Amino acid sequence: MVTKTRKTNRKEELRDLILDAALKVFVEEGLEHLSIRRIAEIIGYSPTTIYLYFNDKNHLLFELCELGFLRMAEMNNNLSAIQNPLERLHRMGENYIKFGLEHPAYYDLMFNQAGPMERLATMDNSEWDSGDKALAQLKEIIVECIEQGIIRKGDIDVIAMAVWGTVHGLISLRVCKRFDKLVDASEVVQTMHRSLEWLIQSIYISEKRKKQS
Amino acid sequence: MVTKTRKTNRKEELRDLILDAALKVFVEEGLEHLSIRRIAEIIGYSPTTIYLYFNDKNHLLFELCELGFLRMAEMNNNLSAIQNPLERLHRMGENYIKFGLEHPAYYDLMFNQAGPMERLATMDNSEWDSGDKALAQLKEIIVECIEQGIIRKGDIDVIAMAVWGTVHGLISLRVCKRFDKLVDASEVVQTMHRSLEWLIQSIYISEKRKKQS
DNA sequence: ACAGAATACTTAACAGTGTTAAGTATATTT
DNA sequence: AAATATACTTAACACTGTTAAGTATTCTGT
Repeated sequence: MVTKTRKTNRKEELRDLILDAALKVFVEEGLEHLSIRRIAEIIGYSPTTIYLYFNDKNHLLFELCELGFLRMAEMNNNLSAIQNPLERLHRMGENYIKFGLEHPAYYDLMFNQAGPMERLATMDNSEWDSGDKALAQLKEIIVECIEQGIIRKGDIDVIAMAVWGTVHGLISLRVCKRFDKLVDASEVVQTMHRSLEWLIQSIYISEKRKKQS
Repeated sequence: MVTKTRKTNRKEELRDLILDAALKVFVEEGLEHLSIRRIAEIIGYSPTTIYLYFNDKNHLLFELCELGFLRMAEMNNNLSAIQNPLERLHRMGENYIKFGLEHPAYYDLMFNQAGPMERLATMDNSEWDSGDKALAQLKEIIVECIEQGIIRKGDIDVIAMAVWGTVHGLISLRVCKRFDKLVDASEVVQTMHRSLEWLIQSIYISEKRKKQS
């Protein structure tokens, strides 16, 4: 039993070593340089060894994705301290933007690249835990906003998708470099933040407005 | 002179043939199957011939992008008939969504893939005409909305980025299959439309509300 | 009409990719 | 000591984008 556990640990160790190396490559050199052979070179093993720990490259990419979602969730630890749910929604969006700007390679992998989702499609179990969790947290905040009459009543799924869409759209366009030739480079980040602010203000029902209606 | 023109036309003809073949492949078989060799096979020329008409694959992808923007612009022909600028904005968003759903491969190339923008980065001339045009049209409509007091006053760039972000975000998440395991497949498209509708209603200042303030 | 040059295209190769079947030591079990 | 399981490697397949060099064919100027 002891030996078995020890062995299992060793296996896990090499698995983590692979993920660490993969992380290092795609963060420092970009996703286009993340190859099985490059990882093998770094960890000092043969390329085929990696296939003893991951079914294929998509499997590896998916696991990297999961690590990304963990890091992203960590950023949202500062949310619970915020009383006002709309402010909390705002901060959550800010966190999202911050994550995208600080970890563009992670973001690309988590929301744009096809690989990780192709892996997910082959697993028939068949949920996407990380995504589900993040979306659930978003919906929770929106429900609170509606219950407190801070935003208009409406279908939670619809509002959640709209809010997620907005924030994701901003970061995605940035990460995929679609703003580069359209918006002044020195202003693009600030404009992103102000766009989110504009959305939050647009959905806000002020006390004054509430009394009037 | 005549012969020269004729020759030029021939050159253009093969260039178009390449683009047609490329289009066919990436629409029917997906972007991952769009290789120089596959195109060459279809048009019956050697792979290297393609490099006589395009600098590299990114150049080709960029030209495909441009075709996509042309098709997208065509969809917006129905906008001029709409009087109310907010309704026009709504319809523009709907057109955007429709395009994304009908031509996911095009959309992916135009807004997600790195290749086309890498090509653009090498050209130092240094504008992105298609993107500029589309964004300008969006801003125009928003200006009209503000002038007519239909939406809150605000920085045009900020509002344009927010609106573009929302619509793009929705389609991007769909095209990149991030909704697949989170939202019921039978409802995802309808929810996208309702999310856009929700945004439009959220930014709308009704006559009643205007009189009250 | 003929030499030279330009045009349009091809062949062969390089360096890289993900992936798999088969083989090899080493360590464990019987 | 023989059999077996573990952990890893070698070699290869079928792809990818890309380039240097070569080959017909056609056009041009004398």
